[in-house]
Amino acid sequence: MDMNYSTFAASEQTGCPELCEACSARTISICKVLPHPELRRLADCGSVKSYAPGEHLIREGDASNNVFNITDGMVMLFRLLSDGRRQVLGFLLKGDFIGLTAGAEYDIGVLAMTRVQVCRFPRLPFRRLLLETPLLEQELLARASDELLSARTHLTLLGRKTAMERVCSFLLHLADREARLGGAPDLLFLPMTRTDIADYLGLTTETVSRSMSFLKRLKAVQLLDHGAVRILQRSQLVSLSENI
Amino acid sequence: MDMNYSTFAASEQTGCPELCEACSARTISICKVLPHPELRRLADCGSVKSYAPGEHLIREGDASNNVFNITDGMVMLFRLLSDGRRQVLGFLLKGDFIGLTAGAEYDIGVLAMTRVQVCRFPRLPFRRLLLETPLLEQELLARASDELLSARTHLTLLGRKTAMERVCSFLLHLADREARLGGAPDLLFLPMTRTDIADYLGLTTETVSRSMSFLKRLKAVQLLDHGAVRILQRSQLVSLSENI
DNA sequence: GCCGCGCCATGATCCAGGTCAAGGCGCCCT
DNA sequence: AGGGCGCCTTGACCTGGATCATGGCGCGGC
Repeated sequence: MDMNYSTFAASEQTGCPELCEACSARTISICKVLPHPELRRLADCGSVKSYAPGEHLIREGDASNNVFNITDGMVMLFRLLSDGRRQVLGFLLKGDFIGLTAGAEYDIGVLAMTRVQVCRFPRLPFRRLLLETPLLEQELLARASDELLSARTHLTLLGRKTAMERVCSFLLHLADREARLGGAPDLLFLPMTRTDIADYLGLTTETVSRSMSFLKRLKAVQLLDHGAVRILQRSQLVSLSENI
Repeated sequence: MDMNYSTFAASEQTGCPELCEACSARTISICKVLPHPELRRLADCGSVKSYAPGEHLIREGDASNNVFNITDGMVMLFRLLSDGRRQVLGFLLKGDFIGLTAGAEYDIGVLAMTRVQVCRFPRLPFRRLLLETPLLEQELLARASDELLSARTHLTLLGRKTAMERVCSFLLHLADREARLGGAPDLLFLPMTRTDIADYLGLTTETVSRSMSFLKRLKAVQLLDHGAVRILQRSQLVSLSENI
């Protein structure tokens, strides 16, 4: 499907060959909405960069000089309160953008969970391209909408669900995303720690751990090595998640 | 400042005369970014509608046929879980858009808190105009970014703050918005009930009530008739809010 | 004017989930 | 191979906020 572009990408070392592939991994693909010349211009203004697990892509308060597109790995978005309490806002994967919606400074921190590769665009050329490419702008508006939708679902989880419901919703959310990306929807790799999950769900490590153990006792999930989880009975998770 | 447009508005009964005024109430104004011909086209495809307090503008699941711009009053956005638990997502005022980011169906409910007047745009012409007006699209992307930012702040509040911190953050948030809209920043009218506030803050009515009483005892606020609140010691609220 | 209803406040009690503490397991480093 | 460290799990106990119960106040209807 992306043959023309692949050819171009192969000959373009300073650009971002992974961009197109990464984007096509998403349901709404940039490749599908952008004609090749625009896509080429987009790739031309980007450069590849990679990060080790635990490395910060962005610290809250940094000048927002770049827009990132993840081409491989998983990152975590988070906010800190001044006393160190942390709220994890989400986990992003291949194809997702970071920093689209920032003002002059990034308002969140971004941390690599795995080895991460990104395509990095300087903000100014990116914005210029945006103004000249309504289709790209429309696509990014659609992605901002997706993010808003997911933030609202997350809000409902934090404001109104019990610990058990939160954990089940979390597992189902990961499974759904895995399925959308074309992976096995019942086998989840969790590169984040229990503490990261707790900070995402507004709970403590102990509560997350107890909830997982409970699901294990129910034989609804199986806990594998390296934090991986196999979902054995999706229906049971659904009924425990008060899904919306 | 908007004299030219006002003249036009007065002669245009089927359009949306309040649009420009409403938008200019926001920090980033549509009037400032849109040349008059585009603004006129926007107004031309809209129609005025008004709602009584307690009336639904949108029910979750409705076909998303319209985009709304609030020209007067306050609305509440919310989500319901299947057992009736409710999460209030926000309170919107004059100048705010509703339904920009919806898919085929609205994913949230919208309820009028006061008498509300809106300018309603059928989605299709609105989208068509959008594609032809990059400046408008850019403005809407900026607004989606604002919404995302505020959703993230709300997430942090729900996931990691105590009841007292939530209530203080809420009051300060309203005060800041009031100040930005040009009102008195220490006098808040709260058209929503304690239950609405509780559902916004992830608490119960009783806890909200107790927290307010505590602030009253501290002489940090004064509770007036009709749910109005006067902020007496902003600094005290700030120190109790663990503000981010 | 009085009644009823919705909203708010506040006291008494309860409990989900937080806190504190201890131990296990895997992995890296020397 | 052994020791230390980070992460996870589990148990015991505690507490912030939920739940339950009661009463007051304001307002609209008759």
